[in-house]
This record gives sequence, structure tokens and C-alpha cells, in this order.
Amino acid sequence: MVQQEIRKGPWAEQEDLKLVNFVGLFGDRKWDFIAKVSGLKVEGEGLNRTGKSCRLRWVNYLHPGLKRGKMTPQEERLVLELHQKWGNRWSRIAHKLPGRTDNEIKNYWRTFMRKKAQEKKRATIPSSTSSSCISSLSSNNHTVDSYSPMKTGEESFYDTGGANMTDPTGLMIGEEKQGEQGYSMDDIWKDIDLSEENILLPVRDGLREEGCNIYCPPMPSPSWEYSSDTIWVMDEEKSKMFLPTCDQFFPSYEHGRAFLTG
DNA sequence: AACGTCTCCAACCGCTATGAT
DNA sequence: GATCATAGCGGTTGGAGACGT
Repeated sequence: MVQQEIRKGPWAEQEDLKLVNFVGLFGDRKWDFIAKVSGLKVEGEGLNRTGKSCRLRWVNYLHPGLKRGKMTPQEERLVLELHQKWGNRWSRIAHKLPGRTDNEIKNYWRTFMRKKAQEKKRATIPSSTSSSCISSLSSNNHTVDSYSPMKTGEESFYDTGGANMTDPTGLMIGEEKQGEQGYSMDDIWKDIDLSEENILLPVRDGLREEGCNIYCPPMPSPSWEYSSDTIWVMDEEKSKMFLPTCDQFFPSYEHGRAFLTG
């Protein structure tokens, strides 16, 4: 067995194609198996990636059900509401946003809170000094990092926590955290409503779940449910890219799952 | 046009949860 | 029940492109 060096970093198109093929053959559960099998030096077909890396690439980028592009106002609102409720449970939140990944939501939230922080700074600090303040806040590319609890021992400012994030009883204790952070949900909604000039559709007429007023679009969750009505939407380019393998991929994909699950 | 800064996003790392033996 | 292997999650980082001066 020839063990090749594990690759890291950005994925090449060829790697993506190979991964799609392997997932088609073996399903999207046995990542270590896929990594091992694909790592074999068979006719130069090896991926030489870790199982974790393969899974991440599939889940965050290659999965056909993924939406691309900016979050819609509805999605943004939903993220904020769910984050208010659940805290940094990105995966859980992602399950309520079909086509969005936990990574995407996490990144969105991070960006959102950073903007909020900057806006607040601008609002509280006179304009004459705001620039220096902001620049000091973002002394490097990762403004948030200086607030990271990992480094400072303080709570990350973009972590509002959720009702059951810090309280195992599930009691609502988020308000206190909001106070620390300085942004209540009302503030956030106000800002959003202002910035969007009421382009938001009413969201409270939608489905409700778990007793909260959360709109859940009636879309099949690509989160990873492979029902027959799953939306297999891909960029046109990607679709073309995968075309040569699709014929074998999609039938064999289901076949592969059946094979694995018995 | 050149440079510096900012934003976004893909990917990695470390830890935890879960299932198999 | 203990142990191990694997999958999954959340936090963090690095780089590319956008943007401003």
C-alpha cells in the first residue's frame, strides 16, 4: 500500500470531481473510508485528503443542494432569530435554512456582528476619533479575533448565546447577554428594517416550530436528506463540469447508499 | 496605477458525540 | 461498561478579491 502525503489547502477541480465520484460510489457517510480508498495510488486517482477534509468539502461546497450567493433578508432574519434562541449552534441553525451550511451561517453571523460593532463604535465615539478607534479595533484582518474568549478570557462579542446555550434548563437567559453586548433583537430588527426599507416579506405567517415564531420555508431540507424531491441545484458551470460523471454518479449514488445501508 | 485596508469565504484544527466492538 | 474509531461541530485562520485613498 502506498501512503501518499496528505494534501491540504484549496481543492482543485480535479479533486472535486474525484470526490463527487467517490461519494457517488460510497455515499456521504464513510468519509474515512472514502479517504482511505481514494488515497490508494490507483491509476493516479488518489485524493490524498483526510476524511474530515473530504467531508467538509462535500458538505460546504460540493453538495448539490447548496444555495449559492447572498443570504436573503428572510434567511438573515431567520438566522438572527435562531441564534437568539439557540446561540452558536450553527449546525442546528443551518438545518432550518435549506441549502445553507453551518459554515456559511457562522461566517454571516461573524460579519454581521463585526458590522454591528463598528457601527456602535461610530455611534458612541465622536467622528474625529472614530477612525483611529476603528483601526485599532481592526488592527489586523480579523477584528473579531482580538475579542476571542480563547485569547482574552472574555466572551466573544459576537456570541450572544442562546436560551439553551448557557442554561441547561432551557430558561431564557439571553437577555442578560444582550445587555452585555449592547444589541437587543429589537435593535437588530430595527437596523435591518431601516436598511432594507421594508423590503422584507412578512415572515410570521409561516410555519411555526417548537413554539417559536420562526418561519420555515417549505423547502426540502438538503440538510442532508436525500429524498427523491431533494433539489439538486448546481451552478451551470459545475453541472457541466460534473456531467461526464453524472450518469454514473446519480444512479450509483443511490445505489451506493443502498449498498452501504443494506 | 499603486498601495493599504477591509470583507468574505474556504479550509483547518481541536474537541465532543456517537456508534461499534 | 470500557475502549477505540469515526463523524460532526464550533472556533479560528489565511488568502483572494473588493474597495478606498
